[in-house]
Amino acid sequence: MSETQTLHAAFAAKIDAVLDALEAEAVLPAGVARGNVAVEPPRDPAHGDLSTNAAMVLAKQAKTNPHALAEKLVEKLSTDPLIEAAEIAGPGFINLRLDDSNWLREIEAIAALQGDYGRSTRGAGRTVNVEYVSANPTGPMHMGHCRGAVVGDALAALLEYAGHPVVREYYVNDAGAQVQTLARSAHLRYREALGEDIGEIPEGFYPGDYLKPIGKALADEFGDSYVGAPESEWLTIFREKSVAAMMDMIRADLAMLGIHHDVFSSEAVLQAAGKPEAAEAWLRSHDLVYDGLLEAPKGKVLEDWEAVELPLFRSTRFGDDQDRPIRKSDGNWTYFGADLAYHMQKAEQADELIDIWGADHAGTVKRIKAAVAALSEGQGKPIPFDVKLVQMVQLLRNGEPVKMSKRSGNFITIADMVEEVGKDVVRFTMLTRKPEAQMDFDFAKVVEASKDNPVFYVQYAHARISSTLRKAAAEGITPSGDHLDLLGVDEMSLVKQAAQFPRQVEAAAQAREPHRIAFYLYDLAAAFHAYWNLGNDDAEKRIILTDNVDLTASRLFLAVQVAQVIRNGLALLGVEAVEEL
RNA sequence: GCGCCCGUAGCUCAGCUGGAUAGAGCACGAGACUUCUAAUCUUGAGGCCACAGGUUCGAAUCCUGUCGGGCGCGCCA
Repeated sequence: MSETQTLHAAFAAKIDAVLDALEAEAVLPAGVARGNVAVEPPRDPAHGDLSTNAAMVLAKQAKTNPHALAEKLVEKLSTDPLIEAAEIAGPGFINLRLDDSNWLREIEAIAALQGDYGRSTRGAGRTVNVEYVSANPTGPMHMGHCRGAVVGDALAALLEYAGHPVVREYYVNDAGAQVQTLARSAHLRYREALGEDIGEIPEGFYPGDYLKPIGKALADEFGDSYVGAPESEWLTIFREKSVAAMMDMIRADLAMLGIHHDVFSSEAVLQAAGKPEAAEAWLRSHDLVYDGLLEAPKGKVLEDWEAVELPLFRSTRFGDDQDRPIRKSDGNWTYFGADLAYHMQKAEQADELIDIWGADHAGTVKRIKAAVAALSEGQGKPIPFDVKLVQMVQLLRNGEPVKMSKRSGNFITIADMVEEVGKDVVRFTMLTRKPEAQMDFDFAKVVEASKDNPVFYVQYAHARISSTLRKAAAEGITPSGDHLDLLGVDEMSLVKQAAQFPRQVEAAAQAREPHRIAFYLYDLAAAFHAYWNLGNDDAEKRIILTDNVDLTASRLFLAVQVAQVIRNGLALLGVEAVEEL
């Protein structure tokens, strides 16, 4: 067994073994379906450390009632020396209270594994490709990209920690009309850099000042040779140069958030390699692409609608409202046509795919899922594919919406945000809400130093531990695990909270919900703050007792492990733990 | 009109894929600093889990419908 088997998993295995035994005794039918058997900590700690619904779920199959079956289970579980008590409760729950030795060993496990405590092999080496951000390379990263970027990055880290090789990927849309507009806008700035008065930036061009340095660089490189030249001579080169510059800028913005991708896939390269043609050919050979008339969009009245014959993908076969064109009437690929080929390419290199999209792209989920489902059939293996939609963030300042106008490029960039409130605040705040719910981000509130602000609350717990260790060191006491048996019931409840971490990681990874880690850390911090304050009422419960070195060393040892778990959790969120506030 | 997401305490939100008496924070009431950081803790009050049906031992959670809010809906990206 791997060294990271969790306490929780170990007891789940014990219960499984008992069910095996009951099968052997024909109390349960052979091969009984156990899919719904759950082993988890009860909500109410008074009910014990672990609880299972096995008797309730299996009673019908065993042709008996839950209580009778529970008695058989309890009988066997009670003989385990690591189980202090097994009791039947409520409609047939079995509550287990674990022997304290389990928890003491868990403290030692944290100490031994350190940064790897909570890491698991559950992912079984299955490679997951996580595509996130993928903002168009036409300007700096702004707020609209931020949440998806943070959620995608935390999810990638979480999956990695749970045993998946992870590819962090960014799809660069460098082949469409928008990057042509970028090139033309850069050409304006190029002429400006050469001294021409270009006046107001016309409609249909990107107005932002961020293109000025690009214009300057182009002027430095090419002189005035493209000033009066026809577009055909400079469009491609200007496009490539400005996209490259935009991507440098985007990478720098992402780096401010601590985000780094492994792979940047270019749409232009994908097309040059003929990937969309290959996808089309395969789909046509399976009757999944046909030439047909594109229907007018439903529910909208369009006077100028003209049905045109186009190559259409049969996404209706997979639940979409209508079949979707993969090429435009000028023969070029639609965004969808190229994206389809792109997903095919990703699927060749990974076992599972996850896309993180903004909620404004929700309308295209069905067609891309349809496409991957179709490709799945072609590959002869299912390609698990998940699109996570990240809802909008509303920016506020003291409760007032922050105004943004796209015109004149006056929007809040990620760089602005990070400079104002800091990377850790941005990341943690974005992860304290489930991604599919809308959220407000109030610049004033997120920097508040109070328990209303989870970032500080968790950081404060870590800082308090650091400060305690400094104080103890000054008293000449260092943490030691030699006398952990001196620890009492208050310490046990803190350990129990810390020991939930591996299970939380697994559950969060399985559900693809990194925000669960943030909420868990808040709870762990609360448990520590509560433990700390016991010393306010009872001086004997203070961590540092200069007249009891062994107990103090043991409490410090525990505190060190709690800090370790906080660090491990924060690391998954990409937030740094601090030594002091 | 259609699709997707959301609706839980006065406010902001959790709720571990169907479990036991639905939980936190803010705000409100009452308490705890000669201290290892009171940036914290303890405690009280506060609920038709939007509404109506259904599924089953059991529903905030799953299904159907209604209402309310958000996002989206051309060969754009």
